Amino acid sequence: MNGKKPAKPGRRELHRFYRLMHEHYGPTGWWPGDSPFEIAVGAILTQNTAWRNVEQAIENLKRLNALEPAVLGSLDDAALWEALRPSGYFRQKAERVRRFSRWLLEEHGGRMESLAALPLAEARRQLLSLNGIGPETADDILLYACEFPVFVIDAYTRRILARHGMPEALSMSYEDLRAYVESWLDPNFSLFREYHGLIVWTGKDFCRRRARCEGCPLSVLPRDPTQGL
DNA sequence: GACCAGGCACATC
DNA sequence: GATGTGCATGGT
Repeated sequence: MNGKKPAKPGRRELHRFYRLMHEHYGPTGWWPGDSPFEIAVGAILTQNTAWRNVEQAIENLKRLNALEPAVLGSLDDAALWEALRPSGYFRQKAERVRRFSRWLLEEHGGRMESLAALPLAEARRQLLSLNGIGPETADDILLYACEFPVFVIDAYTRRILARHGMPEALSMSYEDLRAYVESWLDPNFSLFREYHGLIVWTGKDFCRRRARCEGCPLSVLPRDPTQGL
């Protein structure tokens, strides 16, 4: 790390972040999941929760053959709570995944492809109208399950941008920050998917509260140590 | 035992 | 619009 103050990231810097992370990690293959529906359920379960804990809940659902809308939507509280317990907030999340499953059945015949066939703005509007699906969860679903070119903003994205020339990334609204990043990148869903995957991996390794920055693929860049985490 | 993790809805000011 | 709070488990 040299002493230069980082410039506010634009097109050049955002592409450099991507290149550095990709050189370090290679393709991440994120998001894991055997089906678009599984990805959508995982997006809800990972809200404010470590992915490790989500994996156990997903495994429990697989054992119940509940990773399809009709089954998941009709599980009773006791069964669903037990399955989701490892991922935390299990009462809330049970209600959220059940509501999502029933909605998908009623409005889209249980088919994620039907959601993906809508115009992006309409698909996003529908997801955001559901209780328990906010902007980040909606964009996870749109990008990873429906393959729309939306750039997902999460806590790691904010921390990384804050440390590299954009301290306001911590306080900007979700929509403003998403629009900012997207304005500098080609709307390519493969790029967005891999970019966010790389952010998640970098974030897990280097952007958690206790994490050290040594070895971070972005540590060759000028960095503001007072910003982010 | 405290602190933290890839949010979201709701109440209140 | 900004800020605070509840939701809950498992790892460090």
